[in-house]
Amino acid sequence: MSVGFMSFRQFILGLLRQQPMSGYDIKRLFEILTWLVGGPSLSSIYTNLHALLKNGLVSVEVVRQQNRPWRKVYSITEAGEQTLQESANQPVASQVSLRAFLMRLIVARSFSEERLICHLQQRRVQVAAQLAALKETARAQNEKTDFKRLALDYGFAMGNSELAWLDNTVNRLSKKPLPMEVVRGN
Amino acid sequence: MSVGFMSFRQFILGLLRQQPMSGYDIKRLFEILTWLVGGPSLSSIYTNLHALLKNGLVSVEVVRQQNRPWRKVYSITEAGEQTLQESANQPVASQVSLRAFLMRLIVARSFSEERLICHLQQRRVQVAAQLAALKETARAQNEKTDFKRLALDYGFAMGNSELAWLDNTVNRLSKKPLPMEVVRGN
DNA sequence: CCCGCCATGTAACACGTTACATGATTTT
DNA sequence: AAAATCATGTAACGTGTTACATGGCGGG
Repeated sequence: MSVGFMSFRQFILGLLRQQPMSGYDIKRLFEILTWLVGGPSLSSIYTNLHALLKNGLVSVEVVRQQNRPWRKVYSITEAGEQTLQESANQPVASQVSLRAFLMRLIVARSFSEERLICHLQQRRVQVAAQLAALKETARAQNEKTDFKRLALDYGFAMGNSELAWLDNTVNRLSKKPLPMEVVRGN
Repeated sequence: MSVGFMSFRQFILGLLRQQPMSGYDIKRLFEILTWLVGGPSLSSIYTNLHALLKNGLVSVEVVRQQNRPWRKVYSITEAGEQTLQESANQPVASQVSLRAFLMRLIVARSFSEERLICHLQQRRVQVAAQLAALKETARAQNEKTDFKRLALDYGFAMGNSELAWLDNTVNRLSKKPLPMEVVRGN
C-alpha cells in the first residue's frame, strides 16, 4: 500500500541525506523496523535507487572493498536536497499510518530539532483523536461478542503506549514540560 | 504494499465471514484502525468485492433502504469459507508486519479461541525476537547522535507495550472467558 | 439550493512483490 | 565442496491509489 505523501522512494532519499549508503545497507536498516512497519523488498530498494539516480536526486560511487564484493554507494545531490525539503514541508495528512509517521520521524530528525518536535506533537494530536474515536466506537457497540472487540482493545493498548511515548519524548527533547491538555486515555 | 499471505482481499473475505456487509460498511470498519495499519481506499474495497464475487467466494444481495440509497450486501459462500480456511491454516511468516498481524488476529478470532491464542503466542515470539534484535542493534551503535536512535527508541516502546498486551491477553483468554473490559486508558 | 453524507463504480497509473539471474567471498 | 552472506540487477505480475463519474437523500 502506498502512503501517498511519503513513499519509500522519498524515505530512501531521506536516509541518504543523513549518510551515503548502498542498497544493501538500506535493506538492513529497514530490517530493524520490519515488524512495525514492514519494509520494501530488496528489489524495490534497488529500483527506487535507480529511479532517484535517473532523476538526478542522488549520485553513485562504486566502492571496491577488500575481502568483499564491490558496492555502489549513493549520495544525495543538491536537487535531491531541494526535493526532500519540499516534501518534508508539506503538511501531514489527517489520517497517517504508523509506517508513514515513523518514516517522517526519521527524516524530520535530520532537518532540525524544532521540526522533529513539531512532528511528534502533530502525531500526538492525531493519536489522541483516534483513541477518542475508538472509545466512541467501543461504547456504541458494547455487545460482548463483537468481533471487533479484540482489535479495539489492541488499538487502545498501542495508542495509549504511543501517546505516553510521544509525551515522554517531546518532554525530553524540549527539556521543559509543555502544557498539554489533549484528550487522553480512558 | 502487499502483505503477501494476507492481502486485503483475504481480510475482506474474513470480515464477511463474520457478518454480511456492504463495501461502505467495510470502509468504516477500516477507519477505526487507519492510524495503526492504514487502510485500502474505497475504490480498492469495491474492486476486491467484485473480484471475490467473480470468483464465487461471496454472493450479493441488493437491499433497498428507506430514506437512504440502496446498498449491496455481500455474504461469504461455501467456496469462500473453504478458501479462507486454507489461507488461515498457512503458517505465519517469520517477518510479519503489525498490519498483517492485526488482520490475521481479527480473522483468527472467528474460527476458534484456540487458533486465536495460538496466533497471539506466535506473535509474541516474533515480537520478542525483534526486540532482542533491536537491543543488539542499539548496543552495536551506541553513538548518541545516530539518526536511527529515535526509531529504535520508538521500536522499544511499542514492542514492549505489545509484548505486555499479548501476555495479558493470552492470559485473560486462556484463564476464564469473563467479560473483558475494553477501555484501559491512562 | 447547495453541501455533505451515503453509496457505488471505472480506468489510468504508481508502486511493490515474486521469481529469476548473476557473481564474489567467507564460513562450515 | 557446499552453504551462507554480501551485493546487484531485470521483468512479469499483482495490488492499491488517484482521478473521474454517477446519483439518492437530508439539513442548513
